[in-house]
Amino acid sequence: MNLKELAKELNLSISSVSRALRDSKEISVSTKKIVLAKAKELNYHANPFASNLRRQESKTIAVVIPEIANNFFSLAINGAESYAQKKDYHVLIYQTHDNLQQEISTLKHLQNGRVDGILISLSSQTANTDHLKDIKNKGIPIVFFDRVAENINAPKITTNDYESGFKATEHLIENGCKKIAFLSISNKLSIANKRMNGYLDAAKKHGIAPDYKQIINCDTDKEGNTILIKKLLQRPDRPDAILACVEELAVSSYVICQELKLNIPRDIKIISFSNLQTAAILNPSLTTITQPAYEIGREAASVLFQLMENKGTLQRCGDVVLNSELIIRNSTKMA
Amino acid sequence: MNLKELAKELNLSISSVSRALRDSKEISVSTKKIVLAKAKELNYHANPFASNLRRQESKTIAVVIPEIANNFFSLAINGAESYAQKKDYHVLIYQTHDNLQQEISTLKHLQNGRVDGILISLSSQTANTDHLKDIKNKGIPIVFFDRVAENINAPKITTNDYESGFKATEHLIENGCKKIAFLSISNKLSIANKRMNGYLDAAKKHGIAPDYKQIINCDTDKEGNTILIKKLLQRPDRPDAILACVEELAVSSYVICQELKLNIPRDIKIISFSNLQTAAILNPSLTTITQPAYEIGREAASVLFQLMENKGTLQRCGDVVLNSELIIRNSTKMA
DNA sequence: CTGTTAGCGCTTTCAG
DNA sequence: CTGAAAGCGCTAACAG
Repeated sequence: MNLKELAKELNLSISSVSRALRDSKEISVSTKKIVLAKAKELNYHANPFASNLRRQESKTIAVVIPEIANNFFSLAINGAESYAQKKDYHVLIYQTHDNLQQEISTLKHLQNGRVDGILISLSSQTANTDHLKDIKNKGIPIVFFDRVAENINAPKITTNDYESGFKATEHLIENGCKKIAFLSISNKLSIANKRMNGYLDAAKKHGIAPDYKQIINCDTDKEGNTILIKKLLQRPDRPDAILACVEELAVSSYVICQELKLNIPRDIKIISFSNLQTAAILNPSLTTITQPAYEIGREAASVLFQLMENKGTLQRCGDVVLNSELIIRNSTKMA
Repeated sequence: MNLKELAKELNLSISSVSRALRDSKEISVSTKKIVLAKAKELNYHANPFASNLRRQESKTIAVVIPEIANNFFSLAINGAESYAQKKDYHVLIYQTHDNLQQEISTLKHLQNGRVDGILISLSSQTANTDHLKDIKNKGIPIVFFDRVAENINAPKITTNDYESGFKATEHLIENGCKKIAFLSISNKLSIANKRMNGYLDAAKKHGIAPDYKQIINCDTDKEGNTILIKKLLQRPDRPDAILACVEELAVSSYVICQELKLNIPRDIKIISFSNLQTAAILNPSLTTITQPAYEIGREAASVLFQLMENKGTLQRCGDVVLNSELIIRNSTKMA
C-alpha cells in the first residue's frame, strides 16, 4: 500500500493525497478528512525511507555510549529517548564497549546521513579525536555528555566533577581519614581527571597531599583492576578511605574488602561516583556522589534538538553543567 | 558526495561504481581497487535511505521494552545490540514505560517498513494483543522475550519461570517459612502468572497453601505498591517471607522492612527475581533468582535473524527457554 | 485548492 | 566486464 494506490482509491492525485496526509493548508478540510479516513481504512503508512531520501532528513538521532548495561548510561538514554519520543524522533543505540576502534567505526558509519544528530559519551580509551572532528566538519550536529572531548567545539553536558571530587574528599577528611586513595577509570577522560583534581586539591588544602601511589589508574580490564585494588589494600600503609571514580570500581573495592575482612566503614570508608540508587538503598554503608543521569540525557537531547533546529544559524550552544549530589549515609558519618 | 560525483571522478558509470562498492563479481579486481581507493579518498558514504528504498530493507531492528533503565532490560539490549552489530544491523530503541497506548502507537509506527524485524517485551498492561497481530499479519518478523504474548504464534524467548518460582518457594519452606507472600507485578503477564503458579504449587505440595491475601497484585504505580506492601507487613499475621516477582518490588519491600524495624532475614526473608547482581553483592542478605538477561537478548536477536533470513520460507522458529539461577545467600540459609 | 512533473541517491535489470 | 535506463515511494516546485 503506497501513495499511488491510495490516490487511485481516492480518485485524487498523488500530490494532493501527500499534502492532505501532512496536513498542508493548501488542501480543503473536507478532502483531508476523506483522505485521512481512507488512509486509516487501508492501513496506509508512509515509507520513511522515501521521505527521508526526499527531504534529506532522518528524524533519527544516534546515542553512542560505552555500555548500555550501566546504570548511569541507561538512565541517560532514558532521558534522551523520552525527549526524542516527544519530538517524534527515533533513537539508534550504539555501544562502543569502551573500545576506541569501535567508536571510530560507529562514527564513520554515521557520516552517511542516517541520523540528524549524535549524542555521545566517549570511550575511556579515546585520546585522539579526529573521528569526532570529522563529524563536526561534516556539519552533523553533535552533543557530548558526561565523557566529553574537551578540545572539540561542541556543546558538552557534564556535572560538577571537580567540586564533587573536592567535597567528597573533604567529607572523608573531616571524618578522620588521612590516607585517601583515588581509583581513576582512565587518565584520558576529562571527567576522571577533574574528579581527581578535586580530590588532590582538597587533600592539599587539608595538608594531606597524597603521594601518587594512592592514585590507581584502572582501565577496562576488570581482572586487572581487581589485582590493582587488592594490592593497594594489602599494603602495610593501606588507605583508610577510597574515592572511586565510577561505581564499578567501588563495587570491586567492596568485594575485596569483604575478602580481606576489612570492615566498612570502620577500617576503611568508600565513596563512589554512582547511580546505583538501589544498591545504595540496599547497602547503607555506601556513600555516593549521585549524578542526575536522567536529566543529563534529557538535557543533552534538548541541546541537540536546538542545534538541529538551528542548523547553520546557531553559532554555538552553551555548555551545561548539572550538579551531582553527595548522598551521605552511615559509612562516613560514623567516624 | 554521492555515487554520481564519485563516478564522474573515476570516469566510470554509476552502475559500475555501485557494483564495485558492493564487491560484485561482475567487476574486475583492478577496477574495484581503484574505486575503493577513490571512495575512501573522497570520504564517500552511501546514502542508506536511497539503498533502503531501493532494496526494500532497512538493516535495522527495533527493540521495544517497558523501561531501559532496568537492569534486566538493559542487559538484554546489550545482548541484542552486540549480536546486531556483528550482523551489521542497526538497533532502534523504544520504551513503552509500561503503557499500553505507547506500545500500540510504537508498533503502529513500525508497520511502515522502518525496521526489518522487532524484538519485544510487553508492557505489564498488555492484555489485548491486536496490535501485535497486526504486525504478524503484515509479515514483519517479531520475536518476544521475557514478557511474551502467549496467544501469538511467534518465537518466544523466556526463562523457566514456573520452576524458578517453585524452587524459590520450596527453598523458603525448607528454611522454616510458613507464611510466604507473593508480590506480582501484573496479572496480565504470563511470566508473573507462571512464577505465581510455581509458588502456589510448591506451597500446596508442602501443605501450606497460601490464602489469596498473601498474593499482592502490584502495578506500575510505585506509591500504590508501597502502600500495599506496607499494609501486608503491618498485618498481625504478617508473612515470614516474601517472594517478589521483580526486583523493584523486592527493593520496596526491603526499604519498608527497614522502616518497620523488621530484621532481614531473622523476621522475614526476601527472595527476588532480579538481575541486580551488584545489589546482591552489596547486600548478602538478598537472595535472588537471576535471569540470564544478556543471553536472553542475544538469543532473541539470533532467532529474529533466523526469521528475517528465511522470511516466508521458515514456517516456525522454536521457542527457547533459558534457565534462571537461584542464587542463595545468607538470608534464607540462616533459618 | 488540485494536478503534473522532476528528482532525492541508489540498485538492478537489460543490452551491449 | 561495463553502461544506459527504469524506478523504489515520496516531496515540492511549478502550473493551472
